[in-house]
Amino acid sequence: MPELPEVETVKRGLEALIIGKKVQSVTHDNPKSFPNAEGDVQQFLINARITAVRRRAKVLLIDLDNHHSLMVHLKMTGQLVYVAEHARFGAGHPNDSLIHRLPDRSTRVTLAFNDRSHLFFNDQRKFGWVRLMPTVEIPNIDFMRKVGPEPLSDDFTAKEFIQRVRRRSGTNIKAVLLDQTVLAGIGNIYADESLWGAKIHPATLVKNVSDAKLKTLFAKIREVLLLSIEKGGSTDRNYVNAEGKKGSYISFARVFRREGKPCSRCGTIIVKTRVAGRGTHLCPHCQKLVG
DNA sequence: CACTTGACCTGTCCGC
DNA sequence: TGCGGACAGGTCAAGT
Repeated sequence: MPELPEVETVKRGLEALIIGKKVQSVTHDNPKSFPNAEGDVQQFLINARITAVRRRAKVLLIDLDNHHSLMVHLKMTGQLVYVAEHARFGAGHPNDSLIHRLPDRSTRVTLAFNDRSHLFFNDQRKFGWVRLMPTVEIPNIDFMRKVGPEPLSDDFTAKEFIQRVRRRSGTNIKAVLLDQTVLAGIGNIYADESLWGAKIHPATLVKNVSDAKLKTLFAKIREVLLLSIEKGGSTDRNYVNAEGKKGSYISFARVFRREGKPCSRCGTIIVKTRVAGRGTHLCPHCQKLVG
């Protein structure tokens, strides 16, 4: 569920919360959640200071002042939640708030900072991970070399989007949107939402989608992502931002998790089906399958 | 090579 | 109430 807007929201939150802080200790409960932790942590994480927080695709990058960085992928159920010492016991948070319960059994990695605040990496399903590596090596890892352009980047044009999508002419358009090597950051929610916006059936093969439709799709992708960032992302189940708070995009969604409800454009009942191996939501009237 | 499916995990929900 | 099975969906490996 964390897709581009959710990861961007976490990134902005962390930027305001952890830059300048010094790491005092690190614990982790699951080797897969932090694969290379053993030797490197002592050498490159303890006593390092955080200098920047970045995002590329759905990956968060936390830069340290020693030429190393933490990479974090939240996958489906990952959370990065910052808890200040005073927030835990002070006023301003309901007692059942997430931050009062951390760490909990989903906590995989805990960073303690020198001011007694903490950053918790929680991940119920253990698909996500944290890695530590030299900052200059990040662009060389497989994922970074293969990942496509950022949809919201100014120099990524509709023309380039269409060119990249067209290389996959025999595939359904939803699978192509989900392919991180075509463009970065789209997942199941925003694939469904932007295809509804462009009135394209998710199962339509790329070769049966016109250039005009693809151009509209590109615009809708940007529109949907920007709206979601503005709303703090989508909380379907697990997702929370760096302060442990939920996003509200879901209440603005037009098709995602709206099966059985009327389409806001034409009133036809939204259906849920399966495309590209994923639960897929669409309006059968607005999004006709062609070809 | 192009494309699709299954595995990785755990918690929740649904039907019997 | 208990229990098996489907489902959730990001990414990569394995399969067609």
